[in-house]
Amino acid sequence: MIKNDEVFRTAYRSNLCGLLKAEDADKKVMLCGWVGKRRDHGKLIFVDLRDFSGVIQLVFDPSFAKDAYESAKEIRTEYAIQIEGIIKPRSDETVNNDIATGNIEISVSKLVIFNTSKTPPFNLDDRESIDEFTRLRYRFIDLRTAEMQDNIRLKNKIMYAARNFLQSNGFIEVETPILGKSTPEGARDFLVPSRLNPNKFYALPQSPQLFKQILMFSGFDRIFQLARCFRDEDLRADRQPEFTQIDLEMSFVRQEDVTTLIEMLIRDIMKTVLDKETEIPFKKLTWEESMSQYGSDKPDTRFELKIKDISDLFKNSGVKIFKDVLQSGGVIKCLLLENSDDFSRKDLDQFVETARKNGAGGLLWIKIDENLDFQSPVAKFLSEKEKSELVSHLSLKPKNLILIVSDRFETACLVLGILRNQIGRKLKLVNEDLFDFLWVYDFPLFEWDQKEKKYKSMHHPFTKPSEETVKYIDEDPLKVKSVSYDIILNGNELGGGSIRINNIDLQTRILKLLNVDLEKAKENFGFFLNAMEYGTPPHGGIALGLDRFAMLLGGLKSIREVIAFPKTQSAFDIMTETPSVVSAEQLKELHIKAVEIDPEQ
RNA sequence: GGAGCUGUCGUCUAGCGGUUUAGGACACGUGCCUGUCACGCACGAGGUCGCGGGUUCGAAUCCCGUCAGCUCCGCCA
Repeated sequence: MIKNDEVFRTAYRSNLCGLLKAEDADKKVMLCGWVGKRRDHGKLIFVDLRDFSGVIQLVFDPSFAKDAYESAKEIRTEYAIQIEGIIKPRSDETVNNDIATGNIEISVSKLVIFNTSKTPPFNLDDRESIDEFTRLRYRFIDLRTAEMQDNIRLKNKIMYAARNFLQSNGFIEVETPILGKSTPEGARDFLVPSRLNPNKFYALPQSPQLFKQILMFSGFDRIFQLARCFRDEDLRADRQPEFTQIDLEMSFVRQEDVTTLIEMLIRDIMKTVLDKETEIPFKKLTWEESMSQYGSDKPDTRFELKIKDISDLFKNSGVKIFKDVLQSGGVIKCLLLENSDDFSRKDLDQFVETARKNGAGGLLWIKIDENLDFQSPVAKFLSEKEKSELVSHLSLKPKNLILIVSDRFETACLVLGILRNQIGRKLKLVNEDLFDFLWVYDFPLFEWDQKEKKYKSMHHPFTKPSEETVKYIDEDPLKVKSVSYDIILNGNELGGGSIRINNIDLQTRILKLLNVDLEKAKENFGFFLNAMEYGTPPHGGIALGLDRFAMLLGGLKSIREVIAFPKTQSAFDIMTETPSVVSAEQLKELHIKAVEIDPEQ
């Protein structure tokens, strides 16, 4: 991290605590920081002084400086202090190899207490064991811990590397409105009432999407933002209502131009932040490959264990469920596991349960014994031919275990994908030290929304259909593929982007298909459709989730660990107690009337 | 909207129907201590057992509700 403390020299201090070296012995220094532990030996007091750079041991000795020693009796944990003193090498038997500055200490000649501190609500050295609620309530203390300092600084390094890389690749940073217009489709908006425009509302941006595109229309060629985005949806460990994207847009580009640039950006970030080499180009999977082989559109490819299709082996099967599924256009898919001893009967029951919970009718398992005989609830229904074909097709060996799901393509893949991840974790197939980047591309342009009975954009409504499949747009929209791409890191969706539509006719057709009322569309984002009629270049872009990226690079479990002031699962900030009620005057000025909450609701 | 887990001094926790006046450790306070670095020693203070209701002779403990935190499903173009 910080190698040179020169820039940190101020009227109050000459050096940083963590950077002091034995070579500087006998030098006089002024240091500032917080009191860690104080160890009072009666006639000798040791104090750990901490700033963001590290810790140094202070020694207060009455025979060296009486006044400083007397005041040192007063100081307590987390007092903010300043000291003057001499750097001393420690004698061999008192060296502490556990800290970076353990071979030296400061003989203190003068102590100034900037500010006392209440007893801190928890021990800063023991952050891991403290309840997150307490840490969030006292976030200002939590942020003092080495862990949070590291996390926030790690994220800063990514931001710095990204800005640096993008600037030197011709991108400029352009701000776009935070007070924007409610967007078509997508997540719920956070609304902001307008005092000057009664009964009208701004929306906080879910992303700067339309502005990014318009800046392309306007000829800026390449722009980026570290964009704050706001979505009023339920939270998860990797989802906050406000988050940051490394968001960029480029003109006159095709898919490969964007993905290649992102590969270089990521390689650069990995090198700057973690000093790790990253091989490019990244692996690529089409959406269909990803779904059928890994049962997910964000597969964890750190371990193999692919899903296999065995539909063909059961074309003429006497097993009723297989026959029925195949007849109705479904598939039979399986996971082949090396050693059935890894799984108890209870595990198998659990697998069946998981399959049912996720929409499959069930799950069949087959254990292969020493003689390549089948042990399974379905064994007696399988013909000898089917058994031998299974053995040869899957190259079955004794002790193998097969988990079979026969269902609709999506359901079978989804269920086996979930099991694949569970089993990967259980058998520790995942190499946790790996950073495994992967592109998933060739997504369907639309998906069918079962609840609302209409087509929905899989990415967003401005995504360009692929040239090869755009012809299906009227006869079979679900066959249309989009020019879009997701970047996956260790089974997490790190980001996604697309080449955008730059033709008003096509854009209008897509909106029609999405059942967007054209009048309403014009009301909502007519400015955008209008702009599209004035010479729009081919363009595209991508957004990477900065918080997620930082979380993954830091090996952390939640993005709250890389956000200085995050919100809880109910979108509440415990420290500031936000959101909160506002005064009647404020509401009146905004022409808003609060409605009593019905306790029955 | 739904499912699961959790809630006991400041913090981490023990206790899970009656030896409880709720125990311990750390932190905190007072005193002692010249080489500690998880300093040590002695003494001390500190608890609406998340909240409300119920069962019971008796509830931190069992039941119901509720609130909060976390994880997940739905949701997140």
